[in-house]
Amino acid sequence: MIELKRRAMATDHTRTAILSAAERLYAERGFSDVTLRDIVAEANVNLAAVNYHFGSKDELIAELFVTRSIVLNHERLAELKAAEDAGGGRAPIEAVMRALVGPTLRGCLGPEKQRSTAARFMIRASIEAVPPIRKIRNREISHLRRFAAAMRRALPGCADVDIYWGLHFALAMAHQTIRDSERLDKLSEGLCDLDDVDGVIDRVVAVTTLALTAGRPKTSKAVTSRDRTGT
Amino acid sequence: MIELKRRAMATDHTRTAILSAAERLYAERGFSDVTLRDIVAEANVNLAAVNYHFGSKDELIAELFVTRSIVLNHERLAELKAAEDAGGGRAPIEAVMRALVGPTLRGCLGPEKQRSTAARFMIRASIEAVPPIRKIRNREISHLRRFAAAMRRALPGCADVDIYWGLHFALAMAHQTIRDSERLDKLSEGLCDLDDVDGVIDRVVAVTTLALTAGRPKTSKAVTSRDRTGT
DNA sequence: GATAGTTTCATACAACTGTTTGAAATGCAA
DNA sequence: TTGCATTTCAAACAGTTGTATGAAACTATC
Repeated sequence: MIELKRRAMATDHTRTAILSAAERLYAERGFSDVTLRDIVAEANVNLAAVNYHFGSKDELIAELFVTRSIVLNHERLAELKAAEDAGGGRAPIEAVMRALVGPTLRGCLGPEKQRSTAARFMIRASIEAVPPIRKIRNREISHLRRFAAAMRRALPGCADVDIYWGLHFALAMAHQTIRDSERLDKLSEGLCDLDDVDGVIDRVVAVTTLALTAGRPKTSKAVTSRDRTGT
Repeated sequence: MIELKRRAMATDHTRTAILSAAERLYAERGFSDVTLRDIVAEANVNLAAVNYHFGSKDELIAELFVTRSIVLNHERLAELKAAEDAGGGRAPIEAVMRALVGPTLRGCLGPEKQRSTAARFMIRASIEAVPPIRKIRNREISHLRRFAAAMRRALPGCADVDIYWGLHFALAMAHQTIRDSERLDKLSEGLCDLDDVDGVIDRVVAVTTLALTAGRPKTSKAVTSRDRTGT
């Protein structure tokens, strides 16, 4: 029976072709205007193959999303762990935020040809929030909580409410920069260099860190401002 | 012929009913899963009325979007002008940012019953970016440029590139807070009070202002931090 | 009250969607 | 090769979509 499985998995040409064609098309055009017929055409397989291998369109999307979620979360956590290990169990807030927004930004920005379809697919998923995805997306919360915890460790004196807002804003900036890079490019007439991925990451991290550390004694060097401007 | 027009415009019951039903449904459920049949059912009019009065579904959406764009832009600019008048032609950066993000946030957050369908429709429009809307959306750029100009006046020493990034990040934070308020609520377990609209606005304005003024001499009181953490 | 113009209505249309079907093809063990 | 399970395929299905049609209802002018 091991033999049976191996064969079934080894020559999964059709299954794999569907998955990668679907991911590519969804990443490019979004869920709402990619049909199963588009996908099977791109994958060069028969229309019925989707339902045969995945059961339904929604299950195909779900499988795609679950797979990519796991990968992305692993990337983030690996980067976080590396930073914490380097700091003897406690990573500076900059490194925590970098681990949070870095993987996605690196995957979605930069010169056209080196952008990953995987990352762009994930952005689509979080933009369109189609039903099969919405159902699974709850587990993202517990993943983000691990980052909230790391942020707390980095900023012991920081109130929880500020941690969450900081986390939220960091994702917001990263996210929207990917989503609306075209508008920013037009608005700034090319002044904002969206191909400079590290520069963008630095900016997001800097703003977030600033927001989180302003009005706080802060352990290390860096910011020393006194009061928050609003409120 | 004046009579003709007046009658036609005065008793536009059907046209108006379609517009408001469509706006309500689109705001609630998004463009992709609201059909013309849903709209005419909600409006209690005949299916053919949409094509009769608007020509096509896309033209209906476009008219809705154009109308609301104009209103929103007016609101923002009025708030900006009021602030600039109060400051003798130069509004402080906090006021500029507040005029930018305030109208939308006030329209989309806060207690359920007082949210405006108009604002939520506009958020949907900027999220889903359906074809008829994408075509018109370019004029938004020139509107945003007026805010960039006001920001420049408020922060004379600030580099243009930072202005644009600040503008972009402010919109990103406001936008995403509306889009994903549910996630932030769950993540923070209710700690982040999304019904406190003014509090949210203050936060967005504060973070943006901080990012824009950090590492700058700054004319007035407020922040006196020395260096930016990144880059 | 007849007429001409506007608006409503039920209905049909053609195109497209995801899914199902049953037969053909394929691969592998005996 | 024979037999059996897996996989592919063309075709059809039932449902939904936006749009078009032509007759009916309405409204205001003569």
